[in-house]
Amino acid sequence: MSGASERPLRADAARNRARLLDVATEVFTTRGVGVPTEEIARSAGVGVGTLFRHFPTKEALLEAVMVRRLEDIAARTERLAADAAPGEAFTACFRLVVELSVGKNEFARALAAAGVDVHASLRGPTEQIQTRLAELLAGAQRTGTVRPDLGLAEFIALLAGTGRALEQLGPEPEPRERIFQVVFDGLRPR
Amino acid sequence: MSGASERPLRADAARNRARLLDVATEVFTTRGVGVPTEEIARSAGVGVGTLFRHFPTKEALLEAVMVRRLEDIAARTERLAADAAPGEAFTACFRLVVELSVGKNEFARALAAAGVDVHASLRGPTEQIQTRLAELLAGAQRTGTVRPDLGLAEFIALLAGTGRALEQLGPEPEPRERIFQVVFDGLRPR
Amino acid sequence: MSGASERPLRADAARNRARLLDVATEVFTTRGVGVPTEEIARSAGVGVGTLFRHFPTKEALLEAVMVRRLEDIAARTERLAADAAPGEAFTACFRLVVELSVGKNEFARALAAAGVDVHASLRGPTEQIQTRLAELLAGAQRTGTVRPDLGLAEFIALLAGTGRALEQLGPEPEPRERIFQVVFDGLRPR
Amino acid sequence: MSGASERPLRADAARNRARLLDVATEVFTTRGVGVPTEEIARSAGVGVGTLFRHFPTKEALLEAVMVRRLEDIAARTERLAADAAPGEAFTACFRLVVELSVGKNEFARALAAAGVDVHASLRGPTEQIQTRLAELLAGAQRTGTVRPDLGLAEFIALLAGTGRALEQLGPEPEPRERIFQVVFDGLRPR
DNA sequence: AATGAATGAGCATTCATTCAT
DNA sequence: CATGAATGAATGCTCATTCAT
Repeated sequence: MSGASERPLRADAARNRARLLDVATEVFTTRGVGVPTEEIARSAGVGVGTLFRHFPTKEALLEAVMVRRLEDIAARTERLAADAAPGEAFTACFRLVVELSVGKNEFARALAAAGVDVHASLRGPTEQIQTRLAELLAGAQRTGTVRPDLGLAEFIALLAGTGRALEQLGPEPEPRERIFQVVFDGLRPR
Repeated sequence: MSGASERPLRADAARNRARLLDVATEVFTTRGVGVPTEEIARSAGVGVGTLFRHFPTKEALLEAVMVRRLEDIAARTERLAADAAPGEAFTACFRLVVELSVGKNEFARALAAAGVDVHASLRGPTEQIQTRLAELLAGAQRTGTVRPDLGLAEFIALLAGTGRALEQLGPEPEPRERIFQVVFDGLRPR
Repeated sequence: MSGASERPLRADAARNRARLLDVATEVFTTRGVGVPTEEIARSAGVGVGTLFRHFPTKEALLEAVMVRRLEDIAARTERLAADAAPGEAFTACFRLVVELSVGKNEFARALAAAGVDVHASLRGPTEQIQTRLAELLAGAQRTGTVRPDLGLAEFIALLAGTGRALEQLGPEPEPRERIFQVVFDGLRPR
Repeated sequence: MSGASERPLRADAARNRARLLDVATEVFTTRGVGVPTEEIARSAGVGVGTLFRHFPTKEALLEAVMVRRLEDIAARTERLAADAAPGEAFTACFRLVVELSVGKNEFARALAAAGVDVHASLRGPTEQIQTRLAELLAGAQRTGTVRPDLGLAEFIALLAGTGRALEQLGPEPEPRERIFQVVFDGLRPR
């Protein structure tokens, strides 16, 4: 499920790694990827050396943050899809993915800028999510909840776009809800 | 209605300034704001000194790029709104603003990170656009083209979100068009 | 009486810091404050990064150099004043301060140009020295070694001036000594 | 429109040159030699190009400022020496040279840092002044106003030092006068 | 001749990464 | 293993000087 078989990792090392990931997630999301590694290390209560022992590169840290996020999304999506009727599942997952994606774009781009096969470790969770989303979409289209002409790519684009729209809004729930209403209405078969 | 009385600016200086803006727009949009000033200058065929003569700060360059974009959007929106019936005008402007906004977010954020009254020069065009959008929205709601419960803030958020969705997609027109269809359908009164 | 509780500072870090201060003192004194930081770092056998780790700003380095000088002067003055009779003490301290002040003006000015509360860290040692000098002056005036109409400000101005006179001269001792004779003679009560 | 002569142009150029020298003197004295050439030009009401037409180098401008100062000192010294009795002349010239030297050190050093035979154009006026000072010193020593063991070099060093002492002081006349008293008393034979 | 735009070497400073402690 | 000092390439910006207008 999660990782495969790395060294058992001593208890404190594991704790450090987790703390670093937490802090990095928070910091990258709220202040962007430009924050110095040293500051991330300090916020996590460790030295830079420790950070670089766990993540050989800043980019690797970025990647690890994304992987964890994607895995989280994948797991939750899975669970949700298992627990709900197809129509319900679609909107529930849509909301879930959107909410969890907010702030992701910022460093998805940073990762992409690094070039080649960075995606290596992202590919797994990404495909997992996409597969799940494809199933959801197909189910929703079969049951007539979603217009049949919508492809997977557009579905995903809409997820990203909806997330972006929410970022633009403040924290009050009504406007956010209205965005969802517009999108869900628009998704219904004519 | 744009600017009033800047320096006359020698012919070659004006050309350099324009080239710098063009190059910066292109480069910031495609590769992000991290691109070195020196490279922008070189791409524009001038020395760094020239860049800094025209824009005293990298941030000032960023700002100038945004201002030009916003002014362009404002002008085009104005023209479009004048030439079309309210219903038509709404969708036409929506499409226009979305297409012209693609890639803008990236450095809007960079600018925002700079702090205080950066917005000074952006405020004018921004308010102009918002006013126009507010009128468009009101008109479309009056003629029954758009659901009446949608506020200006949500409208703008949807513009941003739709732009983001398009960024996610490739250049083929059909998927892009489908995004617009979903949003426009969703915007219609129940 | 010097510092109280700075970080323990690792052995090599302390050595680097000291070397940087030594080199900077030498270089600022002989070649002025315009010398590039990079060169100072290289002369001290460290990278620029190390220099900036110890002194976050070139100006901070300047300040640290001055502080060390002033503290040195303060300490030596103190010792001298404790070990000598009032009359002796005055001339001895005068000579001492003058000799140690040579070359100081150059970057005192550079520091002053930086603005507001630069003096923060200089104020302590400066006031210490001034207090000591005030006592010396008072003592010498009480014992009739120095004309009673001389204020502290003029005393200090004379110290600076005598230092400047010595700078003008070569290293041969006789002319330098004659400068002292003129000043000391001039300082005696009519 | 010209026709007859190049005189008007020369007058113009001469005025520019004079203005530049005035502004440069003021600016170098009060704010140091680090002030950008462009600012000097602007303050003088001309473009940078004009500045560099008159003075091919910033250093050349510095030199010209110094030359003018030295020539002024030389001329005034000459006049003073001719108009006064030897004893009077000495102190009068001493005061004069000191007052006119204030602020000179700052860029004398900058010039010296440039290296080679920069002094070329300074040598003339410098020697002129030194000759005059030598005569003054000799006269004062002959008439018993000044201790006979003082050499020319020490005399000059004292001039520089006294200037430095005055720089340290504020503008109130009494403390400044006291400095002169100390020096003059010190200069008297035993 | 005057102007000021253009140039680019030079400088202070930052930050990802390495390595001695 | 953790630490944080050291490193140095890279970046934004300045300013003396040149050159087209």
